[in-house]
Amino acid sequence: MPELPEVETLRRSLEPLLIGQVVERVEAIRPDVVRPRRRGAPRLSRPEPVTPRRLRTMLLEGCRIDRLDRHGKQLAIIAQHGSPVMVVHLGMTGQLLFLTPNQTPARDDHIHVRWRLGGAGGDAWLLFRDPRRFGRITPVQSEADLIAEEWSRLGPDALAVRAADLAARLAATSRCIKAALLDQGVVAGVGNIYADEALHRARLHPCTRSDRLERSEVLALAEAIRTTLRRSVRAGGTTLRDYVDGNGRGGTYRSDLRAYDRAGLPCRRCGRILVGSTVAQRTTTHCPHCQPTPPSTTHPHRG
DNA sequence: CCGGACTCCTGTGCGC
DNA sequence: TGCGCACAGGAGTCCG
Repeated sequence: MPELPEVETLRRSLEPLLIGQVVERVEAIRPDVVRPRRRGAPRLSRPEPVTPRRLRTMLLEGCRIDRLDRHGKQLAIIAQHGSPVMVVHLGMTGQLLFLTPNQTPARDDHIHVRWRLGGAGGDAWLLFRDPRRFGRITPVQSEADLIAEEWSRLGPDALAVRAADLAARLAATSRCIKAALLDQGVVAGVGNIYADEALHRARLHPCTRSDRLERSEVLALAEAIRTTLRRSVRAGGTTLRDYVDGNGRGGTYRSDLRAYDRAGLPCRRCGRILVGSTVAQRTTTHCPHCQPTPPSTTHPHRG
């Protein structure tokens, strides 16, 4: 759920609270949400066993937090030089929640990892909560590994994607444009909400073949992606049901949505009724007037 | 290699 | 009110 604007809002809300904090103790209540990436391992082999002590080290026990970085939907918690780096993927329902010493969480179910943070005035906590457990925490050895092994697999960050980069990547695939936008290797940070929003803003039908876009269309799309995401970040992201920032607060961009979740409602640009369908196995909404079907689409869409 | 389908989970909202 | 089903913001894996 959380897409780039929600993860960026989370990063901004947590960073001032976490910088300088020392992780005194880590409690991995459900260690299976921690998934080190295994390179070159046989696909069906079991994960390597990790001792509890080693696990806590990978989860920054004993480290002092330096800063929080983001690329696309991934959030990296970076401690002082020489420490491991923790990459958090929120999946559909993941949350990172910060609690001051006298705070209790709004809900205490589905909490999978707890970090006890040292500080004056008692202990603060950071919680990883995720009902559906599609979220993951991927520990990497260093900041260099974060860049080389995790973020190098991702496309450019969507908040600053350049038309030339987008054009090159879209030209390399015959998939429909919506499927391409959802592929984090093409551009990092766009999910189902902002794919529909950006395509509506750029007046592109979601089933347009990626490699058949005109130069001007890619230019409009890159612009639409940046503008949509920038505005959503300014609104603190989109809260549909679960998303909250590090302080438990939701975002307000939902009321600004033009396409997503508005099938059957009038287009805010032309007044025609928005059409719902399924594209790339995801619920999709577009305007039949502003986003007309192009001459060649990849596949007919259902709905 | 590529693209599409399936799968992993729990919670919610709807129709009957 | 209760039950069962469809569906949900993601993405890894498998198969044709």
